[in-house]
Order: sequence, then C-alpha cells, then structure tokens
Amino acid sequence: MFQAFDKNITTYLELSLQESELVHHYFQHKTYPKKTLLLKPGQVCNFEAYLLNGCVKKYYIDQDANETILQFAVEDWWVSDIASFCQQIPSRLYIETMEETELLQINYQEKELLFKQVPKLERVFRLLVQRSYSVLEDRFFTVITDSAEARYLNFVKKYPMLPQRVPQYQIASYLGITPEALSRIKASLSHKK
Amino acid sequence: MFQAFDKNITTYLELSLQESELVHHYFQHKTYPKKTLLLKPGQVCNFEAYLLNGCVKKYYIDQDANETILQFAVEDWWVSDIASFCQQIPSRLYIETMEETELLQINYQEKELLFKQVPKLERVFRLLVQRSYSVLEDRFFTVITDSAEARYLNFVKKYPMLPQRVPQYQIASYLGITPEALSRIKASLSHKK
DNA sequence: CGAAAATTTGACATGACTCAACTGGAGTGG
DNA sequence: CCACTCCAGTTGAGTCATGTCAAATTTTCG
Repeated sequence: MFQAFDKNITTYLELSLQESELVHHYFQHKTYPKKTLLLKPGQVCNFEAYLLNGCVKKYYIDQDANETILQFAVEDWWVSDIASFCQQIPSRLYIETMEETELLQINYQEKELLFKQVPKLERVFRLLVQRSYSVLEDRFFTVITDSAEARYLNFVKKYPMLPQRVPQYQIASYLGITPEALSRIKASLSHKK
Repeated sequence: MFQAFDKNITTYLELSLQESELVHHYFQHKTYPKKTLLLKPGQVCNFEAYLLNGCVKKYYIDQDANETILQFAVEDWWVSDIASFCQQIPSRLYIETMEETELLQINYQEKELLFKQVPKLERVFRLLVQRSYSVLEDRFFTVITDSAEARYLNFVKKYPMLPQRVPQYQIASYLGITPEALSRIKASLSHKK
C-alpha cells in the first residue's frame, strides 16, 4: 500500500527503514465514496493527503456562484489547501471527491509531531510546497498569457487522461471559461483539422 | 543592518544569538544600481534575497514580446525565482531593480550549508515558500474571477504605495491588461466619483 | 530646452459571456 | 420496451469588456 507513496517521498529524500515506518505510522489510510466533501469554506483544512487512487477536485465558488476549479488530483498527487493547512486559518475552498477515492492523510498536529521526530521531513514538505508553487506559477502564466484555445490545448497535452475522466464543463471551469466557450473551441479545432 | 531582517525571520521562528550570527554570516549584503538585471531567462537563479530597501520587479516576456509582471518587491519582501532556485533549473524570468536596491542574498550552495548547520531554518524557508504560494493563489483567483477594474481596485487597496513608485504601464502589466485599458479604467473610476 | 517615454483618447475589432433554445444520451418507472 | 425526465453538450444571437492600432498630449529627465 505504501509502495507508490514511498517512491513519491524518496524522489525528494532518502529515508531509513525506521524513519519510513514512522512516516507510515502517522499517515492514515482512508477511503471516501464519490462526491464526499473533504473540505468546505470556513473550515480549517486539517489534512495533507496523498492519493492512492481516485480523483478529487479543489474548487472555489465566488459571489456570483461561479465554480472555479483550481486543481484536479489523481493517483500519486498530493492534495490540501496549503494556505489553510499551514497557517491553520479558515479555507475559502471546497475539496471534493469525484470518484471513490483512497488516500493517505496526515493532520496538522501529527505532522508537527512527525517533524519533531524526523526533522529532515521539513525538507520533503518544503520541496512539495515548492513544486506546488511551480505548478501554480505555470498555471498563472497561461491564464495571463494564452487565449482560451491555447489553454485548452495546453491542458489536453499535459493531462491527456483527464478529459476522459471529468465532465467537460468542469474542464471549462478549470480553464477559467464557460462551458459554451469550451464547446465552441472544440468545434473550431475539429474544423481546422 | 540586520534588524529588519531578523524581525522578518523571527516571525517564523526564534533563533539563538549564535544561530542568528551564523545566518548573518551566510547572507551577503549587496547594493545594485537602478535597472540592474539580477536574473535573465536561461540562467539558473542563484539567490534568494531579502530587500532592505529599493524596489525590484520579476517579470516574464512571452513569444509576442509582451512583458508580464509577476511580482513587485519592496522593503521587507523576499525575491527569487523559487522554481529555478530550488530545483536549480534554468529560469524563464527576469528579475530587475527599478530603483537603487540594497539587499541581503544567499546562494544555493551556502543555503544548503546553512541548513546543515541550522536545520530548523528548513522550517523558515518552508513557511516562506508557503506564504509565496498563498500570495500567488490569491493572485490567481483574482485574475480568473475579477474584472480588470476589480483587480485594479484590489491592487491599490493592497499596495497603496506602489502606484506612486512604479509607472502605470507596469501596473497594467501586473494586472494582466494593456496600459490603454488601465488608463480607461482610471478615467471611468474618477467619473463615477 | 528638447528628446524620449508615459499616458490619454479615439475608432474599430474581437474573444468570451449571457441567455435561450435545441440535441442527444443515460437512467427510471410504468 | 417505450415514454419521460434530467443533464451535459451544442448552437445561435446579441452584448460587452478588453485588445489593437494610431494619434495627440503630458511628463520625465539628460
């Protein structure tokens, strides 16, 4: 069960067997059915989770009730509301399973305990945050720079499996456009071909 | 000289006098004239810097030669290309001083040495990255959600001193709009009043 | 003072949004 | 097995915010 998880961790840092076992001890194994809300606005996000399988979306709903998807996560990805979790402040986000989802999660208190026992994990989590930062920066660039069409092409290139797993209107939400706009983009692309 | 710097660090973590002195030892004090390029695309970013005074911009130029400003930094802010620095990969960004700028900087090798001697600094830098992440996430939300006018209002509310220090077309670039658009937004806002 | 840079204004083009109607497939129940 | 409903996706018409290009004006600074 911890195989993929360990592999993920060791891309950042080698751990001894004892350390590794301590880590396993602190991470809780959970399975959630489809459409479970793991986090709601107002709550303090109390988990950092590694996905063993399944799929979750992290999104946000603005004043006009528009849902904007910030992130999809599938197997071997991490999910959390970093800002809320790390600073223990109320979140503005929803995190919701889109399929039955199995994950390994740790809460704030336990993570701090784990850090005390294996300080070099600070490094792993610093690197994880840094990677999230890079991904977000990338995302930000494309929103600022690229047209909706370019963003869509970029998306399918980067995550070719996702269009098969998530409905199109949610991809539109991820891209920051309306479902109608995405439908038109797809139509125009297939004409070009 | 290290007074503001120490205060900045200790918002994250208390350090002993010895630790503090070690930190000071590793950070280099530098002064750069206006319009100095601290980083160019293709280079690996080799600094993480704390601004004592002055002002820098971090930006990116796309295929169509449009400049998009990612961040302004002034006194008491940190600046670096996190992705490039942390992963030691070539950057896509420019970092440039907009005024004569005094800063404390550390390079990758020395930062690693410092971490070896004061491991708990891993924590400080993890928290710093987390804060950058939150700021970027905020930025991302507003770009996706808000109109150009709302983004501008948001900007002046958050950074009231910046419009006086940086030219308007660069603020437009930060907001992700053209200088003409910003000019019109300002005109329309002053009519409303 | 004069040149270069920044800002404003105007005219026009366009990408994406809204709202509404229509299509098609998936499930449900009689 | 068909009729019904529901929901995602598509298509059309009109609107609006922002972009582009060009010119005029103002500001900055050597």
